[in-house]
This record gives sequence, C-alpha cells and structure tokens, in this order.
Amino acid sequence: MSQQKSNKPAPADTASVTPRATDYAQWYLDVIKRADLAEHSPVRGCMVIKPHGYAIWEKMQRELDDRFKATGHVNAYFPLFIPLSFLTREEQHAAGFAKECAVVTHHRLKSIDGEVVVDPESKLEEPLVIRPTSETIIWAQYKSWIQSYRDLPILINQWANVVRWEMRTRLFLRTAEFLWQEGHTAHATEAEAIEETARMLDVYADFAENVAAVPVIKGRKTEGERFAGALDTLCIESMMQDGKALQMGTSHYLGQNFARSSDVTFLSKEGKREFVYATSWGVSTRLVGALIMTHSDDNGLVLPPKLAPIHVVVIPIFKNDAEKASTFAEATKVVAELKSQGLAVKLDDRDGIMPGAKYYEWEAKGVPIRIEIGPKDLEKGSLCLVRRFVLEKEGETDQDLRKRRKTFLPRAEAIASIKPTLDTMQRELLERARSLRAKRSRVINTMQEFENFFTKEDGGFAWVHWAGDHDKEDEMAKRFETSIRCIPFPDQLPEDARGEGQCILTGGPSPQRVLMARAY
RNA sequence: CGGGACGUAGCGCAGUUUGGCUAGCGCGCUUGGUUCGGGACCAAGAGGUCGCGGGUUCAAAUCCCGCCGUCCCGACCA
Repeated sequence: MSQQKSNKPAPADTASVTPRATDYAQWYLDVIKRADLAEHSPVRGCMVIKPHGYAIWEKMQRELDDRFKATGHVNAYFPLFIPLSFLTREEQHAAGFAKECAVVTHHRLKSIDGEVVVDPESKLEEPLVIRPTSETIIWAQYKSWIQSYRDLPILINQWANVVRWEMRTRLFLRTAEFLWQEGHTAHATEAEAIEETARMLDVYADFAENVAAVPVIKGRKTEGERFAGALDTLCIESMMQDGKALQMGTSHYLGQNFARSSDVTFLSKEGKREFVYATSWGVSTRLVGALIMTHSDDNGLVLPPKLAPIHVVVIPIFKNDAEKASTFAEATKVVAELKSQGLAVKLDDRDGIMPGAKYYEWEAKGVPIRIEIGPKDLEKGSLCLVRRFVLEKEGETDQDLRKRRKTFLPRAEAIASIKPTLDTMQRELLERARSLRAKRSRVINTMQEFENFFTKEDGGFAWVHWAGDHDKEDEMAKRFETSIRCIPFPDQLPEDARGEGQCILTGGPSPQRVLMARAY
C-alpha cells in the first residue's frame, strides 16, 4: 500500500503485491487515479470515465457483444424516459426500484429577474422516470410486436445508461448513472425462457473467466436477493483481493410477470392465447471495478491482455541526438512489426521525460508488456522485454520479482515471443485469482467457525449449510455483515463442500451448501 | 437520509484555534541549459472567485448562518 505524500507514489520496491484489506478502499481509488481511468464529477454521485477507462469498457463491450451475436441476439435502443404509469404496472418491480428513481417533472426553464429557474407552468402531466432498468418500457413496446408464436422469440440487447439514485457511491462499483447492457428476450415457452436465462449466465461466466480472467461462482440468488419482478435470478459472484464478494452479472427468468402487467399475449400453434415468457440479463461498468480489484497491485492497474487497450509500449532510450535517431528508427520498426501481428502498440516518444518515469506511468496504466530499446540493444541486436507482472514465488523479494519480470532476447525471438507471452499472462492472471480465492475460501460447519472466520480471521468465501428463512438471513447480515451471495449450482461447489448436511444456525437439514460472504 | 472528517493553484497540503502586511509550501506546468537503461538537476517564469451565498467587522481563508460537494461509518444497492 503506497502512502502518498505528494502525487508521486512510493517507489515500487516498497510495494507488496496483495494490498491489505484495511486500506483497500483507499488503494482502490489510488489505482483508478494513477491509471487515469475515471474521476468524480461535480454532478452528484456521477463518474467521469476518462479515455483509458473507457477504452477498457469498449474492449469489454466488444467481447460481450460478439458473444451476444453468436447466441442469436441483436442490438436495439429504447427510450431513456419511462412514464411513471409504465413503471408501476409490475407491482414488485416498482416497489424494488421506488427508492432510487430520478424523476423528470418539468420540461422548460424560465428567466425570472435574470435568474433561470424551472418554469412551474411546464409541469408534465405524467412524470417521467429516468430508467433504472428498461423492462417496463421494453415490454410496453413488445406488446405491439407480438401477436403470434411466429413473432417469437425476440432476442434483443440494448447498450445504454441507467440511473439509480444510490445514497452512497463508489467509482465503477456504484454510481448514480452507469453504463451497461441489458438483454430483454421474449419466448413462447417457459422451458425456452429458462434455457435462455441459463445460456446468458454462461456467456457472462465465459467472459469473466476467459476474457477478464476473473474466476466466478455461478449460482442462484435467494428469494430476498432476487431481482424485483423476477421468478428466478441467476448470478456470477467473484472474490476481490480483500476477500469480499462482488456480483458481476445477473440473468433473470421473469416468467410471465412483465407480459401480464403489459398485457403481451400471443396465439400459440394450437391457437391458444398465452402470456409471453421473459428473461432479462445485464452487466455494467462495475466490471471495470471488478477488474481493478481482482488483478491490480501497488504499482497500479494490471490488465488481462484481452482487455488491454495497449498490449505493448515501446520506450526508446538515448543519451544524445545520434542515439535518439537510431533508437527511434529501431523503435518505429519494432512498432510496425508488432502492429502487423494485430497487436495494439504505443511508442512513447515523449521528450524530456526520464525512462524510469515512463516505466512507472505505463505500469500504473496496466500495459502488459514494455519494450525498452537503447543503444546496447542496437549493438547486440536484442530487445529488452518487461512484463507487467509474473506469478510470485514464495518468499521472493520485490527486487527479485522485478528482475524476473525483465528478459533480454535476440530481436526476432523477442518479437515472436510477444503473443505467447500475452497468452501466458492472461492464463496466469486467472490462475492467480483462482488461487487467492481458494486460499480465502473455507468449508464451515459450525456457527463458532463462522464467527471466527469473519471476526477473528480475514474472512472470505464461506461454504455453509443453510436452512434458515428470510428473517434469519437478515439476522446473520446484522451480526456479521455477511449475506448469502448465491446458492451455487452443484458443480460450482468445491469438492469438499458437496453433499447434504445441517444448517449452521438451526441444525435443520440442508440439501447443499450456500456461499456466504461480505459483499460490495 | 443519520454520525464523523474535509473543501485554499492541475494534484497533495500549511495557514483557521487567537481575524491584520502583497495568501504560502511540495509536486506538476512553461522556457533555457545540463541530463536520460527504474520516478533527474540548476536557473528563470506562469498559475488563486481561499467550495457557493449571506452576515459581523475599520479589516474575513480565519468568526456566525445557510447551502453545495467529496471521503469514511451506517440504512439502500448492478
């Protein structure tokens, strides 16, 4: 954890790779700032996503969008404003979002004595809610699109912003306005909709693990944590470096609730009039927060290569004009060769900045590989490759770690090694996150163990048998600040956590363990 | 929305208790020179509605009132 006295961070030598939980919130903000990802806007609870942060989100969008297309979905766009009466059609849904809605009530301003105010004359007949999610407005539209089973399924995704007026906000994790994608599908049968719900959860899990290198537990929310208006909410849960859980994505089976409240019916093959079955699913810019809290270290952001807007940064090193000319010439060539391999490469040709300063800067931004090109490399026909991170070895000092990140290779070999190295880094990040999660996961059989785990020890993921009801869940939440993150699918349980047992609270029979943890 | 802390140059802060000279410091920025393989140095320079509004006073960054914002802790949550 770097203690910053000025805006110059502590030297990397003093850094530890896994930040301590107590300072975690501060560390998190520090990484965001140093990586230049985002900042608070003067607008209440809102975030400005800066170019580097947005570039990462764009990479995520593309990876997700490709997967949506591959599973037959198409993109569309629906309005930002939801008439109040639409939102309240589905009772539970409205109740769930009631406390966090921004509402537009007027449509005009007026100048009174040189001061611009809301014109009271311009009051809307019906208030417009700024979408906290789009189920209601989309289903109002689907009504006119669906008459026959031949119109189904509708498999639509929307990339949009939504607003939820949260009391307390944190950059990327919870902001008043956030960017996301929301899929809204309509089906003729229950089975098809349920299948879609599971399919999209798998898409999210695939993205999380194979692109973001964030290992996830797939499971089902308890009744209390279920999406407002859904019959079933599936989710992926991941563990951050401080042991807390983060919900990374949800996929809801909505049954016929929204079809019923918007009166969307169709004629089946058999000529029967039925309500349409629905799903919705979404992930948000919170994923960027997950990325930061899963991989980064005290030197700043660490990006999985698949989400890195820049794969390689090339830094020429020189002492005089002659050296500058020769190293730049070589650097330019190297950049071109790497680009022709389809890599995103940046040449840092800024003048008057010490090479060391550049190293720190690009490391803070999470660029996976740095290539240094100096006179010695030109002489030897070699390149100096430095990886953003390598897997730590037991008892290794920061100095050793740093040395091990650096390799000198003959030029051709170096250039050929970039892609495989990126692949390795991608794999190792997932591996590292998995092993951290394993270290902080515990099969727990008694309340005493549970209490120790979350009060005396650092806590993490607790696998416990649970048969308590809703109130008992709240009780646990009050006592330990933990919640049931999900009821995992059976194949998601660690080997030693499988099978039936007794509830740690009531002693009643429990068919399987659930995942309990503190959460963001 | 409740409890706490804070708001002074792009960033980090001192100054506020006890009102008083032209509002300071470090980093960053600009220019020139020397530097350049892990955060350079010297010199000169630019940069301020002291969060906003009102009040007290000969005089307010400093005292009083109101508002706004940020962070931390609760309740709410992707």
